[in-house]
Amino acid sequence: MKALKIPEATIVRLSVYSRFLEQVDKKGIVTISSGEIAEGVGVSPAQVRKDLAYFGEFGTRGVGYNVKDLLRHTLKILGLNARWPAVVVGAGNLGSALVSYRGFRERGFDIVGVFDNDLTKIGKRLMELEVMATEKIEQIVKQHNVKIGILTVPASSAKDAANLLINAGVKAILNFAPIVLSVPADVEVRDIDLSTRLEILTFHLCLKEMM
Amino acid sequence: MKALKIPEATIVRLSVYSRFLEQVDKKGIVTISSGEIAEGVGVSPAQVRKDLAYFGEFGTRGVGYNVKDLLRHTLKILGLNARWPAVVVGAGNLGSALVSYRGFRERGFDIVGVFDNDLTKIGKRLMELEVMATEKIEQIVKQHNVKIGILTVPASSAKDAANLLINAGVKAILNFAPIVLSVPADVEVRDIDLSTRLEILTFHLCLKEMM
DNA sequence: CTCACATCGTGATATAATTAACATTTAGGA
DNA sequence: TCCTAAATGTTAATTATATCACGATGTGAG
Repeated sequence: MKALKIPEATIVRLSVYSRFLEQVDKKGIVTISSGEIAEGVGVSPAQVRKDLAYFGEFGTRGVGYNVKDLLRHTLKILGLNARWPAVVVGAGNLGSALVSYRGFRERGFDIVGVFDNDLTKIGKRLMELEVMATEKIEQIVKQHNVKIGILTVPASSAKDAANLLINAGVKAILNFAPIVLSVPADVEVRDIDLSTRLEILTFHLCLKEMM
Repeated sequence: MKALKIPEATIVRLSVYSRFLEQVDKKGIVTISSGEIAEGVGVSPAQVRKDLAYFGEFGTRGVGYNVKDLLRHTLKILGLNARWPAVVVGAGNLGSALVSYRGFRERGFDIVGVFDNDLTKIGKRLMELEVMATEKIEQIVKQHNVKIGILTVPASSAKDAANLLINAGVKAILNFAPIVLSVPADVEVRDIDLSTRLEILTFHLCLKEMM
């Protein structure tokens, strides 16, 4: 396993491959080629092989990949051989939706705490959880050894919320607030900016209109 | 305005710039340099100038950019000089959250319809809207000339839902379902895969653990 | 056993994106 | 008016990513 720098796009595709392999495995298929994976997820066969090559040799020349093996390897690479506890800060519409989002649980993520500092929200039940005051973040994060925080607060309180998470020991933040968080070097942040995603689409719609 | 191929990353950054400029404008600041924008959004000054250069010359050498002017230009480039009607298919937790998401409205997007084929959800009120059967998609899309669809249905029904949207005339889809949609060439799709986003984080958490 | 075929892993090549460097232009003061 | 400082727009260099092409290896038929 080479310790080279791995493109983020490779990680994203690896996640897609692994989910595709889960489907394939469920169908009882034992072996699969890079071409079939490529077909299934909409990339080139060479891309599939290149992505996998960053992490080792998982296939057999002339044959292909063993589905179960490759699935296990991809999950391992992504760190999904264990479950990950996570907390959500911001119990608005989006935060509440994420607490109940089944997709997270299916991929190994367990939401173990939801926080807000809006008094009208504290105490509200979401699934088996109860919304807590943000002062409780530290306690819960330490108790469950949480490394992942999901930020669904308004932009104006995102910086504060992020600091609470980081001080409590969180090392990775999924940020839905449309602002740039500045965090220590040992904390990973990825943004999901919903409006920006739509704006990519409007940009392309306009481009086409002009032609 | 050069008709060159523009990197998607440039569009994403343009969206970020424009939101940053809104803040700056609100503070009453009249002029800004590429360096200050860069500082504010966490990229390099050269990157800011390069991104803008794809679309024209908006600054004055030795001076910088007029904030209001540049804001107007960036919004125009993204197609945000007009409002965009959009529909949401899938009235589960995520879909419901997006209907009420204020960030969309603030950036010019109006949700004009929410659909589901779950009878227990049809008729439910979300904001000023009422969840409708998916058979109504075509009617609403045509009535409001909707070009943008947001897909928040489970993976298993995503393909069907996408087809309903496309047949009704939608040309751009924001897909939250964790599957690869295959669509006609004149339809733009962008995926937001929430689990994948978390998996990027777990990958990096594991990487660090190893070192 | 050998051959034809399928398919991987990878080094070489091509393409794309970012960063750096700089010539050019403007503002403002002596 | 001329000089300095600031900051753009743009070309060139660098770095990163994706594609291609092919040698290597395993399978199965004859």
